[in-house]
Amino acid sequence: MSQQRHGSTPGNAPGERTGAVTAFPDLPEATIARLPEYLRALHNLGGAGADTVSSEGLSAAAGVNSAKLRKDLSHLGSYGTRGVGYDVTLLIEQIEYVLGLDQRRAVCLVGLGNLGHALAGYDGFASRGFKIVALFDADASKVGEEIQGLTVRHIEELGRAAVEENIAIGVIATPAGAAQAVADVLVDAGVTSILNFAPCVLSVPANVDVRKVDLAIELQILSFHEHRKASLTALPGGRSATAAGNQEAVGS
Amino acid sequence: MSQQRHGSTPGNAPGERTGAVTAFPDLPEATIARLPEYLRALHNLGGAGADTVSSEGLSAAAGVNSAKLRKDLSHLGSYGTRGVGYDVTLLIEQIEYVLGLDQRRAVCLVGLGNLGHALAGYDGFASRGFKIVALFDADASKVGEEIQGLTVRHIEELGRAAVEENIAIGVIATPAGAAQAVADVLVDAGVTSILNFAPCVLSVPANVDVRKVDLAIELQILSFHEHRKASLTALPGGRSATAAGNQEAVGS
DNA sequence: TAGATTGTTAATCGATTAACAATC
DNA sequence: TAGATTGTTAATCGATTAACAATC
Repeated sequence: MSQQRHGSTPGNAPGERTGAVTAFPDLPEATIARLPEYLRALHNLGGAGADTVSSEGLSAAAGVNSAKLRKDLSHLGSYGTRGVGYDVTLLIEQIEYVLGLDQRRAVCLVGLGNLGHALAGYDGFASRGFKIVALFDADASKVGEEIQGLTVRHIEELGRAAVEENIAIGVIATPAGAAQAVADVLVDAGVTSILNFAPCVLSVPANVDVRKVDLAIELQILSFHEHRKASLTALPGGRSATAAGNQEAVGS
Repeated sequence: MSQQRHGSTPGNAPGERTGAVTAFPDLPEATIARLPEYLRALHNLGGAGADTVSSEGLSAAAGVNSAKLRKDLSHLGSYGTRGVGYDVTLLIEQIEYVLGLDQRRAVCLVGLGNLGHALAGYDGFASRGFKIVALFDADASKVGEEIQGLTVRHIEELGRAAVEENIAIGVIATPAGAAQAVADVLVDAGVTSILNFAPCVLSVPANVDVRKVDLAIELQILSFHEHRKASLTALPGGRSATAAGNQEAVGS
């Protein structure tokens, strides 16, 4: 994995969040990371006309085992019906509520190189309810460029704009050398969630959540497995193939 | 997280790999995912002139705690010197060996939409030793286009080309609807590692490793944390900030 | 020798999983 | 009632962490 931690890491004592009990469910990190996958599967099932789905059916669609799915959903409360399954619409609503997807969160993108350009136009964000509302770059030659209906602004405007436009999530797609400075500006502007595509560790206050996506690291992990498999097939007991899917997802 | 599993998942009995003991280290999945991060930190340190680094120093640069780093490195064998630290060059070599980065692995990219375009030109691949050697798309209007010195070929050529050019890793950046068919072709062509950017679960044989990167899922996970934090600050005991970094990385 | 730092141990924690009682 | 399927339990597994003995 290549995710940076939140909450339970040093600097965040257990139970520090609040003395009072809150209605907000305290979900295991692993569960949180799977909820979006369940949501996607549910949207597919709903679109295909299903009213109800069993843990077996939904878990297959999401690529996990059914016990894990039921355990995950049990953390949200009890929304299934024994002997029947889960109501698709109800479960979608519940997961969207927990993930906070019923609220619009303004996203800004910093760094409009190759990758930033693609992210600015990435359908998958819009189709799943996220809208990038502001673009920034340090390169004067990029400032003023129109991308997806937005004008690229100079990074010096980032701080003020992030406050004024109430940016909740900042996406960093700059080179590694610039990322920490951008993160600092975002944090100062009150942004508390950062998605970092730059290949570097960011240092942020404990209340700020950072997720990191490092595309090269993904390839390196696959390279390890290629190496491992090659070392096995080179041996007498080496195998070529067996059966069903074995996949790992980024995040954690 | 949103990684698909490998190895230890159903269909892969423990110890099935081989009856014989192999020299290849059997690393915990969590360790494997961190090795690339250590490697990046080591390259930075080496570039800055360091010959030697302590577990404290390296772990800080990689954003993990030092006990975890030492534990991870101990799986590779003993390459540190008590009282001194780790030899930077030696450790780089060792990690690169384990990750199989001393061998060139041909990578192909399928799907040249917005994201695929960016991936084709992504500096981070080349700078860390991966070279995309072939591009494919189903859209006739894209076929023939030159990107980064490569000509986009029609997806019907994928199978034959993947065999002939000995492709080891396939990157899927198609829409979700096309991804499984592409994966099937890759698998038939003998590709055993897939990096999937399409928002869907792929079904592949047990010997094929799939890692999934879902950019929207990352935002949804951040959205959860935004929602959680908002529900806390709305309470009497709500806090605004505390201290040092809390980050999570995509991947296992 | 004294100081520093690794490699390992053992305790703890969180996540996974199979099994099944509860219940529709 | 009989069949189906959830929600929960408890066992297991893997990962994290602090502490420290080994050793440079």
